[in-house]
Amino acid sequence: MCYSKSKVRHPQPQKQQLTTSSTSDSERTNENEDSGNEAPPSTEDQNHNKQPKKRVYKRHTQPQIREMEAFFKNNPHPDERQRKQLGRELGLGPMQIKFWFQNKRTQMKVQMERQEKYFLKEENERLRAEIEMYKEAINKATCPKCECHFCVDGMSFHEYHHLKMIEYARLKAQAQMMAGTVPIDVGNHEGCSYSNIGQMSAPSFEVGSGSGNYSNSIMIEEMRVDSNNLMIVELAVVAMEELTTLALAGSPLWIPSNYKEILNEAEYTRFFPNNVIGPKLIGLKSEASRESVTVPMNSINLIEVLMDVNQWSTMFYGIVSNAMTIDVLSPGVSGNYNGALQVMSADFQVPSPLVSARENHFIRYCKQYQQGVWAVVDVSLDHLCPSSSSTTRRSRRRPSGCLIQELQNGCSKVTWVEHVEVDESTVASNQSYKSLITSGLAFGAIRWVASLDRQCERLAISMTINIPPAADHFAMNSLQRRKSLMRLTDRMKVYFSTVAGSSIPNCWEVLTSNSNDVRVMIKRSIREPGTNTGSGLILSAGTSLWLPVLPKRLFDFLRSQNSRSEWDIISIGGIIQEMAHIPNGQDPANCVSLIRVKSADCSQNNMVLLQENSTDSTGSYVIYAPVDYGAMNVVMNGGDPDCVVMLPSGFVILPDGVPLNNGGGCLLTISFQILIDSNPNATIQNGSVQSVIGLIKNTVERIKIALAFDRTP
Amino acid sequence: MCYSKSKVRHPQPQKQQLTTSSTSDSERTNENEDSGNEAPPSTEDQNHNKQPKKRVYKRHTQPQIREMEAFFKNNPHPDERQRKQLGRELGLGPMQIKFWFQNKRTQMKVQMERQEKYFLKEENERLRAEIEMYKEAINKATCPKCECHFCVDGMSFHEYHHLKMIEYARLKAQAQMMAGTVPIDVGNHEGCSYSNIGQMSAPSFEVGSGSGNYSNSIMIEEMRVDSNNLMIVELAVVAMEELTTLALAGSPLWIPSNYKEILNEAEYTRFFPNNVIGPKLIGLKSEASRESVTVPMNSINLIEVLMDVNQWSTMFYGIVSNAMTIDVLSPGVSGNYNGALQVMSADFQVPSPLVSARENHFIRYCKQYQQGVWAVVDVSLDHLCPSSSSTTRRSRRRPSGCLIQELQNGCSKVTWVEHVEVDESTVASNQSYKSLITSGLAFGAIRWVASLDRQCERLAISMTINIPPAADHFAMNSLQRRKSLMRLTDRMKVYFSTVAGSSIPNCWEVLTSNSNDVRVMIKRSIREPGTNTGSGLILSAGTSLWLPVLPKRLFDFLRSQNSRSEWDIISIGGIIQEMAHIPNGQDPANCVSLIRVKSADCSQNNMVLLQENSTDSTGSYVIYAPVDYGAMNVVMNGGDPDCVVMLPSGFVILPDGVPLNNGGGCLLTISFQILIDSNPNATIQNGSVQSVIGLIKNTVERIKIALAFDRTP
DNA sequence: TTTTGCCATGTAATTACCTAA
DNA sequence: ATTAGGTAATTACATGGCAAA
Repeated sequence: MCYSKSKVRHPQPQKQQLTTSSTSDSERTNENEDSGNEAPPSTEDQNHNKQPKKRVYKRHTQPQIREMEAFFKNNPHPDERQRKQLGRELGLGPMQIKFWFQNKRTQMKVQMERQEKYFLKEENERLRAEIEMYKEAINKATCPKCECHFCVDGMSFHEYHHLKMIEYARLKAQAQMMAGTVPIDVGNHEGCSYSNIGQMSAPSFEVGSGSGNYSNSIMIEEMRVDSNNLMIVELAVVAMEELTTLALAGSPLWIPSNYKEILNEAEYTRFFPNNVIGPKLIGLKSEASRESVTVPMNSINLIEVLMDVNQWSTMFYGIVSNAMTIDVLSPGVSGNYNGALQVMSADFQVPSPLVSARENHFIRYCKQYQQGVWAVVDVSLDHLCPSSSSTTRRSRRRPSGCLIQELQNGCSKVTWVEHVEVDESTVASNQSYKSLITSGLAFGAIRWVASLDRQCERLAISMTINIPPAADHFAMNSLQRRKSLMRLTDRMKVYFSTVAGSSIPNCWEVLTSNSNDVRVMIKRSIREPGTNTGSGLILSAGTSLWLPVLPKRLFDFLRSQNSRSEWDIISIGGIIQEMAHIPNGQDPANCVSLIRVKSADCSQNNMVLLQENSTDSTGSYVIYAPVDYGAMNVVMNGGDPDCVVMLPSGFVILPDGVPLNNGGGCLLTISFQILIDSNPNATIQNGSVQSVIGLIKNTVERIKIALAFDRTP
Repeated sequence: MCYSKSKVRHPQPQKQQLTTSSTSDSERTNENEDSGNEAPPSTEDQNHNKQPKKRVYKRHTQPQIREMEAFFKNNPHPDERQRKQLGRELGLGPMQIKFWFQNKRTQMKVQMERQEKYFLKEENERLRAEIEMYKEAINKATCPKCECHFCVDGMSFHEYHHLKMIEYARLKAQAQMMAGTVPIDVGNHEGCSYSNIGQMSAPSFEVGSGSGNYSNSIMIEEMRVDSNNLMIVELAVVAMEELTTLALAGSPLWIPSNYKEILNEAEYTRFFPNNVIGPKLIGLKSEASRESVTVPMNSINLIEVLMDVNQWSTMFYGIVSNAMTIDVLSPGVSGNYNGALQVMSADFQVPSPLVSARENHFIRYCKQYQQGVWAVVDVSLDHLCPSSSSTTRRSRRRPSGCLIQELQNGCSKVTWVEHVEVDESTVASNQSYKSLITSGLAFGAIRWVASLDRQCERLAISMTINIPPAADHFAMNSLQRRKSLMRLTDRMKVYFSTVAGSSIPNCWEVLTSNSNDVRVMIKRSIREPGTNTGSGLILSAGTSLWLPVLPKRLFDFLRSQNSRSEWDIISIGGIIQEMAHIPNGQDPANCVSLIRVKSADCSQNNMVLLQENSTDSTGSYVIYAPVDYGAMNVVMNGGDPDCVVMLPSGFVILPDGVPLNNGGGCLLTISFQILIDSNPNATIQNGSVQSVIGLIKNTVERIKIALAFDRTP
């Protein structure tokens, strides 16, 4: 009677259950009416919480199921009485009947859904065929007398078609809004419920002195006053239509050229007659480019990266800075980002103080078209904010963004479209960068795509590869450690890039703007929760210059430990030792390192350098920061990476963009950050500024010498 | 530790489980790491098999789920090692981990399906909008110079469209066939695997002497020899297209007229240029009609009725006889009848010996278009069987059938299309019936629809209504009893109708065809399993005549017990007592009765009459059969209804179809069946025949007298 | 070829949450 | 508030197919 119940003693009792089931098998055949052989083991001890065992459940017999099925056909919702009746007839408990009917109902529902899906698929196919037929008919259609092509409402059919499709998209979006699918946060001006997302969304270490988000509030205010959300939704929808059209369209819109495609402006104007943000403004120049790439990341993650400012800023640290989400008009439906609509602002830049960044105030709209097919579009909101007049109107973002199509293997094909209007004068601002910008390598789709590809590769590889532990290295084989380190370097890169670019980040003050081509800024940083530059008076100096060497050569020179002492004053005479090395790309140059520099100056001995080298086809970065050795150890053992104090410095190497530069040449940006005084309110000594400028110039000289020397043979 | 575990003692322990849950609730919050308080009840006694005890369902904690979810994102299929690892980390058994992942996968799948469905829906809508746009464009399209409408490939756009759509349907069906979705039973001529469905599908009591299905074999043989199944499939598909078009089309095809719609033959020919079964044959007249009705039956059941010959014959007992399924070319996909394709034959008739039945050999094809939307089409196969020449070619069934759309409330809207070609001579065969036939009330869609409506009503009501038991009646409040009785009367009606019609059923021999307008047939019936006319020499006599009374008056006269003795010779002088009365329609005239006739002739005293009266707008039936009282009791108590021996007789009353018949008139058919000799091989006495003819004539006279008397005032 | 483990699918039972009388 | 009943989501099996060993 009390057969083996002591089975679940071990953690892996897989097989014994079969024994149980076969025992119960014999029971199933006979009357299952109160067969009293269920006496459970009184030998119960404390079985581990796993496998609670008890009461092998029997499946209902075929006749029982038949009867219930028959009943179900007439009435899927039997009441108490009917259930009891059925239970008596079938020898089942009323609860069991209830369960059965409940489960049956859900099962039916799933089946119905499956069926419905099947029919929708069939119908879809039929509709597509019908559309094909219509298209063919329209192509074949001729007037019986003359051979002229017909027209609709005075337009060519092409135009008519496009017009109608956009109209449909508009209506659809509005209908969805009315139906509440897109829960727009309708701005009432009582001022009681401003969403304060901007506070938390900007890179947290930028907040600084605490008054930094003043301008945001103003923008929010303006937004709510002079624009109504319905218009914004419509703008988003139409922009989305334009984006997808641009992303998928072929020869009439895009003209294939050498190495790249060129947008046919005439066709564009014809295609989008009632232009979403109005015609091109005077004095602005249009830049449009398109590029595709396949990256090792699934669409869900990609979308999350694009829609979450922090992730977005991190992923595109070389292009984006000071990004923030100002308002979320719609968080999207059913938990994902489909239908999400947010107001954002960001500076788009080349990491150099010499090239003006492009400030944009735009909406970002995300739409899922199918399983694994998404699109994210940005479009400027400037024309709706006339108050932020001339200063911010130096550039406008026409519908830009990307179309994402997930592939079978979890990778995604991303088609990127960049379409912006910029002030001609800013383009020509600096002679050295002119060809880079006109080549599209600075702001074009290709740079976005290259960055995306690089960052995805980095994520994929660092999450996957197992690094064998080496004796002289930190043990980096733990995924957890690598994650912490990645988070640290991510922060470092974003921070570096923001400081190295031309847009002045919050709470920085420019000291020497262009004297001797070196820009110097200061920041009086107070240690606060969420701040991680430590507290003190920080000085940042940076410059850009053209060098007559191939970018790769310069990159290799700057990144490698062996040549470090040729430019790093601190390293001179010291011993450079790599303590950890985490490759994160196909190209072995891409890696994160922890470097110990044992210099004569023993004050640096408890510091290590955290460095990341990264290169893609549109630019290379060598970014490093001295970090406290102890803090580093804490992070490595699971501590919060955000607590580490970092002052990153480094180099950005960009191609010069000159098509036929036979000697090869590149653009180098240097940016150093130095803690001048641990008292944030200390007076700035002119000497410190001069010495920092000197440091920069010195470093440049050393690089020039090293490379010139190198090139002599 | 061992808190109340004696809960599940009673058969209905619903509430106690809540107690359990709240208890375990406290556990859930704390460490679920081997918390050993699970001691299961040792007090188990013989609890009834219900409530198989508790299975200690602990829900996993939020952190556990989070962790697993994170793992799942990277790898939905953890291997043994990974599961154990996870289990250790989360404090779960390896099995639990395994289950969780398993369940998660299926959950993901259904979510994906749901999503996909959503997208398909969206896209569908978009595609429809696009099609609308195209349609509008085509309507608006004009030549810029002349105003003429354009044409495509020399056709009007309408024609082009229809042509292409049929082409698509064809291709689609063929593709499906190639893909094996429609598993065509490809006929190889080795003769080893003929499907013998015909054997079992015809009304079983018609099989009789055993040689009845000879002709079927011939037909099958022919089918297989000179037609290939691919052609049949194509035929079915094109017929389906035609049916749905005819069912849904509006004014150009169907011309509204008084009381009915008329098919525009010219438009029809234009619409279906490459006609499925060729142009109209010489000497044949085309009849086309369309009618809609909403019936209280869901689409699944309706389809089953239409696709199962037995149910079909039963439902349309007044119209269909000798129906059989000859071959099933495709049983349909995924368990339902979607895509089912079968070869059938049937006689379509008016229940009168004076109107020739229309024999047809056709295919029936069933297609589901959507959830709850089905279509069933018949189309003649005669043109593919030239050998069954003149005799069977007196009528052809052009694409006919019905479109079914289920409504919210479980009812279905049925649109019926009847489109047949018949020999002109047969139409004009009998003067009395001419107007009935030309009116469409005999073979038109309206009769099908009326029959369908009536039968559905009958099924719905008899399954629903609770009849209060009465003292002088059989207790008919048991659903089971009513079901048995229904089955019995169904058989009775089918049998009656077959004998009363003009087509000679199997193993009947016609004795006097037209002498004195009374047709007499005999059958030598041998008692066999599956036979239920008993064994003996059976004589059937019937006639039809016009009477100058309203159909309703005649029907009321014939059906009611009070006037029975005015025409039923056996009842004269007897006491008529209704023992059971089951109404089965809104009209109280529709009912099944059990009647006891206590006549002077005591030999009948152990017999009761089973009678069903039924009326709809196209005809009324009074059908009855004497049945053995004992056998009836057996049936009532759950015995097999098919064992009851029955020889049904009765009346059919049809409107005369004369539009302006101010006096009113109707067509009466009488058919009696009488057991002449219990020896099947007895010699037929001329006297018996004469006396049966006399009985008929006598009955007619009595009816005439009664009604004439009735009408005198 | 048999065994074995995994997996997709189907089922039984349970918990959480919601709604209306 | 209670309470019964329903849906949705979950947990824990059971079963049968498939494929590697």
